[in-house]
Amino acid sequence: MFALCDCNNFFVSCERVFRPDLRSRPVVVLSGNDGCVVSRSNEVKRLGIPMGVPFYQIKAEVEQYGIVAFSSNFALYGDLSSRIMRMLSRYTPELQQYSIDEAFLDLSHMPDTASMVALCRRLRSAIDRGIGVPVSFGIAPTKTLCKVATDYAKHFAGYHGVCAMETDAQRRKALADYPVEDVWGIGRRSVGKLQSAGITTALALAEHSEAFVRNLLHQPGVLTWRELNGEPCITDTDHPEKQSIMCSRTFAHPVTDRTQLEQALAAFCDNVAAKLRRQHSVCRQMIVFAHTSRFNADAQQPMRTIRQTVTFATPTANTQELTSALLQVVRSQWQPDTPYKRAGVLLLAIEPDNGVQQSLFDTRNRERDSRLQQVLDTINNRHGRHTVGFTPNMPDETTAGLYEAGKKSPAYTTRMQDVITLKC
DNA sequence: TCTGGGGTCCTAGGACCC
DNA sequence: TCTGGGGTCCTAGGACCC
Repeated sequence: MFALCDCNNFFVSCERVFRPDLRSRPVVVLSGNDGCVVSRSNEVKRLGIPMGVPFYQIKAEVEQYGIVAFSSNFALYGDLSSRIMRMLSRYTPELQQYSIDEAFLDLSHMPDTASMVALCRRLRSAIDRGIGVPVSFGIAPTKTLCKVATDYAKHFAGYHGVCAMETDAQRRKALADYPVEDVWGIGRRSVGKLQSAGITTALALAEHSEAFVRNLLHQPGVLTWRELNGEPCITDTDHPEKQSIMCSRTFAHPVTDRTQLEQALAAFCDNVAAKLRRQHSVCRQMIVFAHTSRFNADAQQPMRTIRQTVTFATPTANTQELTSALLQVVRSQWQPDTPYKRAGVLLLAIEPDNGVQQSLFDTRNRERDSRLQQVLDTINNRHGRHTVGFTPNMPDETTAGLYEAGKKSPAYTTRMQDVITLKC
C-alpha cells in the first residue's frame, strides 16, 4: 500500500501562512510576468475560474469579488515544500517526492489499513501545526488509485483529509463516480478518444480489455489501466538526478537588443550550470533557443526562432565553456529588428561527473577550469548568485523592465530582511 | 496591451549497419 | 512489372504531469 500526501492549493496556502487575514478570501497565484493563474483558493475554484487562464481575462471577476493576486514566489514555496518533505520523512522510511507539493509514502511495512490512516492523520496535524499548510492523504494499493483517493479526501469533509481505498468494492465504487478525464495519466488527447468510445468514468476504462486500451492509448494508457485495476506499475516517481535541466523565461516586453538577449541567456546558463554541478553531473549537449511570441503567429507572420543544439566532445559543467558556446549560437543566428519574447537554455545528455571520458583532441585545461569554477561557486554561494561570473550585467528577476512580478510577497523564510517582526 | 516554467516517457521515422 | 530482412542508434515531436 502507498499513501499520497498532496498539499491543498499549495502556492495559495503558502501565501496564507504569513497572511492569515486571507484565509477565507479568494486568492490566486500567478505565473511569470503575472501572466496566468497557476494556483487558486477554494473560493476562486467555486467561482468557476479555470486553472491556467490568462490573468487579464479575469479582470472583471478580480474586481467584482475582491480576488487577491500574488506573483509567484518560489523562494517561499520551495522552502515550505522542503520543510514538509523533511517532516514526512521523519515519520516514514520510504518517501518519494513527486513534485513540489506531493510525495508518495511506501506503507508496505505497516500491519493494517487502520494504522495507516492513523499515521496519516498524525502527519496531517503535525504539518498543519508545524508549517501551516493544509494537506490531504489518499491510501491505496497503486499510485494512480492514491490520486483518486486523495481527491475524495479533499472534496468530502467526512474523510477529515485522509481517504483509504482498501477493498475491491471500495475501489469500484470510487472509480464509478470518478470522471475519466480526472484520472492521472489521462490528458486532453486521450479524453477525446475515450469519449468517442463512450467511456466517461474511470471504472468504464478499467473494465475494458487490455487489448482495447493498448490499441486506443498505447503503452502509457495500459500502465494507467493496470494501476486502476489494482496492479502497481508506476514505480520510479522520484528522480533525484535530473536528466535534463532547463531555465527559460518569457520577457515582459520583447527584447530587440542583441546584448540584452545575450545577457539574459548568460544568466540562464549560469543557473543551469550551477544546478548541474550541484548534482555532480556534466552534460554533453546544450540547446539554446529564443523566439518571437507564439501567439498571433500565422502564415504571414510566422514565429522567428533561434535554436541550436550544441554537442560537446568532452562532457562539461563549466559555466565559461557553456556560455561561450551559447554566445556563438546567438551571434550566428541573431536577426536584427526581431522582437524576441522568450528565451532559454536546456542541458541534455547528462551523466555523472566522475569518470568523464576525455576527448583525444581536447584543447581545454580541464583541471584549471575546474579549480577556477570551484572558487567562483564558493564566492557566489557566500555572497549571492551572479556575484562573480563570466558575463557582465547579468539580469535577474528584479531587473527593471525585463520581467514583471509586482505582486510578489516577501521571502519570509529565506531572506533576513524579509523575516516578519512581531510587536508584543 | 496582456497568454508560465520545468520536467518525464514513448513513438515514429531517418540514417546507418550487415 | 519486378528492388530483402533484421537490427541499432539518434532525433523530433507528442502526450502527459505539476
